[in-house]
Amino acid sequence: MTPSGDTATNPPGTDGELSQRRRTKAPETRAAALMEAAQRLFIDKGIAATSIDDIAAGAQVAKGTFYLYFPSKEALLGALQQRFVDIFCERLQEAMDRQRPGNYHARLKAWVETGLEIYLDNVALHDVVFHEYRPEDRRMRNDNAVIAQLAGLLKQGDGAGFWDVEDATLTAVILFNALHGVADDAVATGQTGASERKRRARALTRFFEQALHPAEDEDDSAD
Amino acid sequence: MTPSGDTATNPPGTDGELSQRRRTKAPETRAAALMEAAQRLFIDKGIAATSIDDIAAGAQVAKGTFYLYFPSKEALLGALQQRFVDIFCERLQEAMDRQRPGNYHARLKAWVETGLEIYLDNVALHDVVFHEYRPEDRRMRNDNAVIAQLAGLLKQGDGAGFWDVEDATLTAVILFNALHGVADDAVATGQTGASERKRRARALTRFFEQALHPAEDEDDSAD
Amino acid sequence: MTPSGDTATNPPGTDGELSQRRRTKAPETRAAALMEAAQRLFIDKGIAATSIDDIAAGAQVAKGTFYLYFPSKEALLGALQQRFVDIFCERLQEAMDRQRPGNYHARLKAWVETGLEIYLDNVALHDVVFHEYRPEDRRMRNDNAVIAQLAGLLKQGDGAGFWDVEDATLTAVILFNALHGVADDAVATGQTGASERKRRARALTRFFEQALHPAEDEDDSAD
Amino acid sequence: MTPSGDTATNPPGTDGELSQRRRTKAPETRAAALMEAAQRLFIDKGIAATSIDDIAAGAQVAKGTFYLYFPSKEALLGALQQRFVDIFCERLQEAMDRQRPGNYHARLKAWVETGLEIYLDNVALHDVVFHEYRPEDRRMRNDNAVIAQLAGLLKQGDGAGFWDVEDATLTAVILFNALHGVADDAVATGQTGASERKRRARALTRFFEQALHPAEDEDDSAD
DNA sequence: AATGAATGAGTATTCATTCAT
DNA sequence: TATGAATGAATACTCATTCAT
Repeated sequence: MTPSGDTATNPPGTDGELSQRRRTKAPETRAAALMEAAQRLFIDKGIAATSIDDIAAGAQVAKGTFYLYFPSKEALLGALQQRFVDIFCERLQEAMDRQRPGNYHARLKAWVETGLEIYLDNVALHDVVFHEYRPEDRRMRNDNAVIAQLAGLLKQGDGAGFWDVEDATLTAVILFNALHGVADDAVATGQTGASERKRRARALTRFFEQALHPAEDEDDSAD
Repeated sequence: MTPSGDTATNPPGTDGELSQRRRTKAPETRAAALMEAAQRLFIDKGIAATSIDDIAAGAQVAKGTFYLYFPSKEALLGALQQRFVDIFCERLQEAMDRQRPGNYHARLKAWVETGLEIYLDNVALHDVVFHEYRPEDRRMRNDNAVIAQLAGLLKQGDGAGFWDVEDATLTAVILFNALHGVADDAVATGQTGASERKRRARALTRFFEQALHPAEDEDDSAD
Repeated sequence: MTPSGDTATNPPGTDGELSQRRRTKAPETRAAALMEAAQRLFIDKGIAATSIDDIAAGAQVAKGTFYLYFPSKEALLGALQQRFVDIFCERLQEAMDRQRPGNYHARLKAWVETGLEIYLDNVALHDVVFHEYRPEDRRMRNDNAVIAQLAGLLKQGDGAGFWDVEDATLTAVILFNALHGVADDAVATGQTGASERKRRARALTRFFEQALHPAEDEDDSAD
Repeated sequence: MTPSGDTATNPPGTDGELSQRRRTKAPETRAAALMEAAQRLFIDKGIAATSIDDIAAGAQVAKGTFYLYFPSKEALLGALQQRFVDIFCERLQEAMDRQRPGNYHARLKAWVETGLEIYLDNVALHDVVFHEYRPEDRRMRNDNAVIAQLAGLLKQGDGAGFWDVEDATLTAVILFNALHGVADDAVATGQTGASERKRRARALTRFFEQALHPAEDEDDSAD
């Protein structure tokens, strides 16, 4: 998650020793270090309680340097959001692609399981990045990529006659929020163990499948 | 959504004349006035931008008086949340009770339609009260009443053999979040008109019904 | 210069001992204490180098209290300016009034001498209050009272046929600025001793008198 | 007021082609470019609001380059001041030299008229360069040249028996400040039109002349 | 019960200046 | 000479909360 590689900028070997104090580094390195430090601190202490000072110190740069890479605390939070969503999408896509293209059942199951997994593995990060501080963005603006991705799957399944989906986007919204809510509930009730995750994933998948192809028989054997 | 009945608190005739100028009032009156003022200001200017001074001024009391009724700004927000949920539940219940007890289809439909309706009619209030400022509470702690209410309906329908519901609470969580998400999406995309609401309510109801009793035929005629 | 007298607010005798910590004081007392502290610090360290913290500490109040009495640092500076001008005018008036009403020569001489005196006795304060920080006000806006006062004298002398003054205000502007410049020059060259002041006062008076009634003989003997 | 002659600094042909793209330039060229940029920005945005970055960008050099030519922002301001005074003196001298050497009346009149003219034509620049930011310099340190120049004229007139001037420098101080004040007042009251300038110049000249040779008749006909 | 003067903790941001390259 | 990434000091202002009256 952390890009490194200021190797191109400085002669190899030099950096490790000399760059400690006042040395130009590759912009990506700095920005990434700042983001890492911020993310860690945000999770640990909360956004409001984390000062720019803290972040700069965490990334071992001067305070002013922060503003060389991010115009504001809010902007950095935005970058963190973007990164979260990107990774979320990526991993969902990978999980789905591990299944046969035509196997919509398996793909949806993979989506549910992986989504739940990632979410529960990163609740702290997710909460920090999405629910604190910027209520306006809450309306899924940044989750659109995930919605769009899921809508794509639903459309394909509908086109293939596997599901009966009238409004793919609206259905994706429903599925996404259901998943989100079930995960939240797991966290709220403390039921985040492996077996509980499985139970919730199964319940979601079953619920979705039934809603999506009422005419067909559904079976959930052979996990 | 607006608390009524301040007058009922005090003996008639007393309040109108004497309380005008610096006089002890019934606690409920003061508390309600403060809540009203706060709610209005929170919606108008946002929570963070609303000071205790503003609230006190809005309720026409001195700043110190605020702390006689609420231990903190946060506590007042909590009271506002509670009130929101209570009213939400109440209205959902009324809507469901307007249908025949055994008519689970109609009751669920009423739940969906009314829920969507209330939510969309009160987004500003909802957002202020739930999504700003206190992310920790987000995990539905205050929505439990709504979830429980819906779970009750689902259990009844399941008991009556009308639906097939394995885990009523989890299912309620799914439904509630789906509704929430669809409403949010409506706001986000600006599709909050009457026909749009209907379309979304129908989609939700259909989706839910199918998921709940896959074996049965479902029909959605006669809206 | 410092109004005291919170006696009306608190029972006499009580204040001296108890009011040390957290006690409501008469607003004038607080404001005056703040102004005194600020004036002293401004002169000592300069305006920019004086923080609100410093001022509050100097007046032995909390930082927030400062803002109870002045909306900003700049506003306090304005109050200081006003006070300076008021006192300046007052003392000039007193000095002039010490001479016979009809004795215009003596009155102008008194104006020059006193003006030079006050100015040189308060250069530090004058500089702080007028020349640092707020260039916009430089254009004499606040000195208008002094100008007006002098113009009054000139008009009277003109009316009495003692002087020949075409444009009293413009002439007052000339006289005021000449005085100002001569005082500045005294400071700049370090010639601020009593005899030097006298010499400069005499030069100014002579210059002014000659310019004001060219036809008359002038004599400046017997100071 | 605008420095000319950048081209004269470098051998012809060299500059035009090579200096376009990152090339060492004659120091005067760079310094002048920086001063020009600074002056423009100072007038437009104010000194405090103008950063070294802005100045460097305005002169199309890197930030660090600024410090190759000026040790600090303040030093550059000093250079600007010096230039202002130099030009001021130059133009006053030219104006006086346009009159016959022995015509002291005309020479003083020229000094007043031109001084008022230049001042009013460059208030913005004058204000920026003299009244903002560096109160210490206010005491005429930089105006000494103007004072000295005027004192020279006064001495000559006195020597020629045309005027009666006791202390030429002090008198020059008086005249200079009177002029300054009248100009400021013109700006403050918005009376900067041509006819107003004339009126003020006339009032000043008359006032001065009378003060300088009380015995003589003065006439101000034929402007 | 009601008041409101007093408190004081808490921080994002700018920008002149440096210096390794 | 020229660059521009890095530095870090420095500070006004808000507002939730208290408590003497």
